[in-house]
Amino acid sequence: MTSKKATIDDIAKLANVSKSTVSRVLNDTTPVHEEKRAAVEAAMKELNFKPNVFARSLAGGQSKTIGVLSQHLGSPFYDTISEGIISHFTGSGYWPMFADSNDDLTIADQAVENFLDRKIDGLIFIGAMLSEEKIVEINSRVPTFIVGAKLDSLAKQCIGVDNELAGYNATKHLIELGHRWIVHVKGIQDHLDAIHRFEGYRRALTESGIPIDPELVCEGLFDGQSGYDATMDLLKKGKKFTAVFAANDICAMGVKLALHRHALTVPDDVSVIGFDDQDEVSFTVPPLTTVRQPAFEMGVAAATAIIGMINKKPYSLPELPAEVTVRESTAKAKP
Amino acid sequence: MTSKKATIDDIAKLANVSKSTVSRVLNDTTPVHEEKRAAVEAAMKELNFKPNVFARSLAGGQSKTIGVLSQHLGSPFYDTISEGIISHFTGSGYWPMFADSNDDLTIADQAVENFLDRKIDGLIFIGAMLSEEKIVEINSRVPTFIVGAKLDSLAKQCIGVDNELAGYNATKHLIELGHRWIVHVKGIQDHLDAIHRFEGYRRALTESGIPIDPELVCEGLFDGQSGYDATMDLLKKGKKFTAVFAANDICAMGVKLALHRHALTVPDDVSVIGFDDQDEVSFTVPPLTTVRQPAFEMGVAAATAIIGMINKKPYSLPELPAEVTVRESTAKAKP
DNA sequence: AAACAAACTGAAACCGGTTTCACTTCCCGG
DNA sequence: CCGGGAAGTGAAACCGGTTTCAGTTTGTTT
Repeated sequence: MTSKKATIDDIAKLANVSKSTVSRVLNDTTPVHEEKRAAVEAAMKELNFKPNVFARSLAGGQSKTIGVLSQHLGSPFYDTISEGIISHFTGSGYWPMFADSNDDLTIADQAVENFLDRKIDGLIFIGAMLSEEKIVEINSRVPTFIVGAKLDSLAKQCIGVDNELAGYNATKHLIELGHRWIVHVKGIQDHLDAIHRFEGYRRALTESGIPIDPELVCEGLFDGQSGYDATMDLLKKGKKFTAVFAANDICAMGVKLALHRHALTVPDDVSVIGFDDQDEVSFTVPPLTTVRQPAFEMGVAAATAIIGMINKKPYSLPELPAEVTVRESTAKAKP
Repeated sequence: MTSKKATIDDIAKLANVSKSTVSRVLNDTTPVHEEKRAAVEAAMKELNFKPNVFARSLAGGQSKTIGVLSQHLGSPFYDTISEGIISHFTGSGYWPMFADSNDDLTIADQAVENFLDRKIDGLIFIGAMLSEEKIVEINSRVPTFIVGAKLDSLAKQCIGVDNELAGYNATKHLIELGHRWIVHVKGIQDHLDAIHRFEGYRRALTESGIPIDPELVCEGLFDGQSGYDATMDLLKKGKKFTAVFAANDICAMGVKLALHRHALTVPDDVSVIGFDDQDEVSFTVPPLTTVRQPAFEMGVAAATAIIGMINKKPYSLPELPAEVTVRESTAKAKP
């Protein structure tokens, strides 16, 4: 039975102070006498007062809105990050506003401008699609946080796994099982994560004294089809390999299907490891060994951090390691 | 080099009219002399004027914001709908604001209140988690559209596939292949989609004169684990069946894994059909036969419709059939 | 005890639009 | 040629907050 929305004037009248004072207790900008503060707070409670976001923002205050620019909604990994972000904002007073750049630079630029027009209090990038300088510049205009990527110049405002190390561990897992002919199906060419995972692959092989065979390194696009095509190609050429490290899970599924087409069994004939640990892969046949990224937790951490930045409170970033989750798609290499 | 944001006063000055007139051409509320209208439009172009959303909304105009309440972000089906929505709003002047009820009624209620506080111009539900009366009531306060569900009382404001028919077709597909012992793993108990798919299953069997065996109807939760558990149960009991209709794709994957555990082959021993056609399933081993829902298109249609509703312009809803996509997880029943 | 900084406070201007109101023109039928 | 409704317009009030400005109290310093 909320007759009408209470305004700051209603509160002022009820608490017997001026609206200026109400505004002060609302924003904690200037000391207010304890007695009046209490009266105001009581009045706010009684009338169930919620300040009008628009009036507030118009007058120069916070908009309580956070822009979230996802590199590509529809990717399960990024989506899970979004879920983490949303879950943390729920009930925090802040609201996320999403945009999807769909891997397109122009759209990303435009989305940022739109966000700025809407006076967002903070901006979260899911994946860093813009150049580092550009992001630094944006950060000078509005508090910015990046999740799912690491920028050197904004190290305290990023959270993401160490993809090089994760790629290294994934490859190492295969090497320890005795594999020497290990394929890597890469992710999208210029994608930083893809590059780092590949570097990890190279380091693991090199450290173990296994030469890198360029023919075993395939181009890919982080999707099922490219994993499928790359594997089919290799198989048709009769190229020898006993294990595959795919740049992400869906790509690994493509790899597995291609192997199946050639009557090869996973993991008896060929071991396959993916990356991300999206929900579905624990139910593939056989369940996929993969590198788990704590996506949800990353989202929560990002949301926590941006609120900290906005209010100039200290915040801490958790350590979020990417761990190899061993299931049934990898096994000892046959002697 | 946009020195500062242009305001309506700047436009008024430049066009040599009052700000009232500028507002009029902006909103097309009152006739304005052609000459002045042109002058105003020229001035707006010259100064690259974009009205301040907050001032506008505060003064009672549109907020150009659409609330989108998803029943469960993180579900690939709903996510694809979101993508469709976002893609259509991009560049339309409207902006979507997302919330995730996470299948929780209280959160959903709260999210709606928050949306209303933020003066959204329209509201889109992805999946109908609230009761029909509740949604009708909300619709009386703000234009509302539902995607992924059908409400009788708001038929022109819903888009979604006919789940009963889709469930019927899925089951029919199995029957036509000669199957008579067909399992159905249901979705979440009170979920309308789940109920309708089950009804379709029943109708198909009944029409074909196949009695419904309650033991072949399993409870499920739209997830992989419940598909897995249900199948394991059946197998342990030694219950005879040659085909499974799972309420969605991930559930079907759980079913397949359980069959694999018992050394049963899909589709030679058991046929499996899923629902949704999420991206991954065309790369499972073997690729999954499923019912395709045109999720992206549904999102686009919803976004189009809500803008039409807000501006009281007529809009039309496309016909979006759910089609059985036959791949390799279903085959003729052995005689 | 005088002097001055810090704590508190309310009135009023301001943010950038929309809308009401009052008023002037213009056009048309009778 | 007159009356009346429609077209067209600007001034000013209003939306609900924040912030500046100008004081008034109070508490410390010398």
